[in-house]
Amino acid sequence: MAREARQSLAMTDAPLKLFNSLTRELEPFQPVHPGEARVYTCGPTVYNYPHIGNMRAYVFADILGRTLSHKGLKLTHIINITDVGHLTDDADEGEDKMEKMAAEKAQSIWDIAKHYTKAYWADVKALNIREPAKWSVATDYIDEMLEFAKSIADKHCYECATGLYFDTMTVEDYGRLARAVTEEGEGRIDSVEGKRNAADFAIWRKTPPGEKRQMEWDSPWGKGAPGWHLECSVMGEKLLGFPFDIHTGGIDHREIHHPNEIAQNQAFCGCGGLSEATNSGAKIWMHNNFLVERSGKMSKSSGEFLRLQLLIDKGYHPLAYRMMCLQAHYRSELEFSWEGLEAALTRLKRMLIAVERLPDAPKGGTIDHPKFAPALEKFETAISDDLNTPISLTALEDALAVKKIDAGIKRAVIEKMDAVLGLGLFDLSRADLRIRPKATEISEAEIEDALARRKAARAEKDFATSDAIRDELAAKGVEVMDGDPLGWEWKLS
RNA sequence: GGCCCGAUGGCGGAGUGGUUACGCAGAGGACUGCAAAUCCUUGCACGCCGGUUCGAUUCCGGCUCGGGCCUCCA
Repeated sequence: MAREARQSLAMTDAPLKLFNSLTRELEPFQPVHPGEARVYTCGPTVYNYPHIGNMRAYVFADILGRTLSHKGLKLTHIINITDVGHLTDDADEGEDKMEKMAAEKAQSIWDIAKHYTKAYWADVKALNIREPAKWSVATDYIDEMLEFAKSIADKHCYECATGLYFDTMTVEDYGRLARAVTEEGEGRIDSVEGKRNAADFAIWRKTPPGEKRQMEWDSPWGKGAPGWHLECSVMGEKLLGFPFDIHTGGIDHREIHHPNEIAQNQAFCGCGGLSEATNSGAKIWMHNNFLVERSGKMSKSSGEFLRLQLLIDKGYHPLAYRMMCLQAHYRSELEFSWEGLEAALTRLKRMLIAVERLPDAPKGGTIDHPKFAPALEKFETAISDDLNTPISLTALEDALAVKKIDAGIKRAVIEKMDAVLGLGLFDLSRADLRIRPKATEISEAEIEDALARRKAARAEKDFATSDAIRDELAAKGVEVMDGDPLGWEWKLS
């Protein structure tokens, strides 16, 4: 008992502090429901493949979720899938992204959604991102969206030719999350005809007369589709209840999507008598910064963009990208480069080697050993300090470097840390990292054959021949490694 | 034009009012027939100008440069 108490104390005594975009301050995490954490993450609009920058948001949300679990909280995590309503233009003009892509590909919008949702899930899995409690799909919540809209329509909305609009002047302190929404600031957005304020946004978009959309529903305001911001308010409220603990998303959402969501939530809470009108739905709003790429914007409109599959095709294990993300703080911009990815891959490989060197040890051992106390404390302090993964990684490496220690204890410590970082150090072997680049010409059999011939030559001390074979292999991108401690004889470079 | 953010060694990236993480690359060593891989050790930095301070990379102001958003993005 005493020992258990001490151990659990050691792992949980650092109070979790998180940066709240709403206050722009670090705040201690205090669950709305004791012992629980309810988190909503803005998920993808499934009109195209996710690029690796998109995926940084989910790696971040995953680290947050894992940390909350690590702190002993019962986590309910929701990630939505947007399959309707997201326009190509946040100023309420332009087309629905889904409709547009469906038209371009000459496919049904539902097929488009299905295809890109699956692609997204594949990336999620490849990056060791834990499944949320639920993937909530926007079109499954149309009825609820209509109910929500009806409840706030009288007091906060007005109808014009193109749809039902939310009047941002009807809620207190609109745009406080963005801290930048002013009338002047909106000056370059061409106002939709009939909008009262530039910042007003669509709750319901009417299908233009004489047109038929692939996705449209009846509503008190005519046939049409919900506005993009509505879905997150509705699914957050339905699945987690207002207020829930944390709402996450990319930093771009801090400017428009989330302020609008907050405005809707305020209206809903005010109209429903749930709470004061300033209720923003979630207590803490968290935003991850962008992955940036030197040669251009990480932009989908630029045509070519970096997908996880491209990294894999080039021979990089997807978890190298996760490592790359973890090496930077989620609130910092992160610079992408192939060199950087290579560095992350090497780091991951060396960690795996250290783990593979651990003799088989039973799971579930104690972590209570003075040799690991500094690393554990460093880890706990770092991850509790607004999810400082760069330092947490060094704590993990500190633990891996502890010498002359029982393997079971070490294993338990590493498992504890990896449960948060999610690198899958015990599920992954170094051989898994050896991914064949798509462009590789040489076959496995050819490599094995060359290696066998070289081995024979070396046995006869015919080094001229063995070196020649090595050079041949090197010319084909195969690097030979003789004394590799774990018996890895070659790698593709 | 409006709003916001950043500037740390070759690259990436933490952090701090006084001894400046870490990873990758580099260097040296061990190992190796030689390399590679692995392991050990290790050199290298806080944009510029002022101010506050005993002391600033860290706080404040200005400047320069870079970036983001206001147009699709996580």
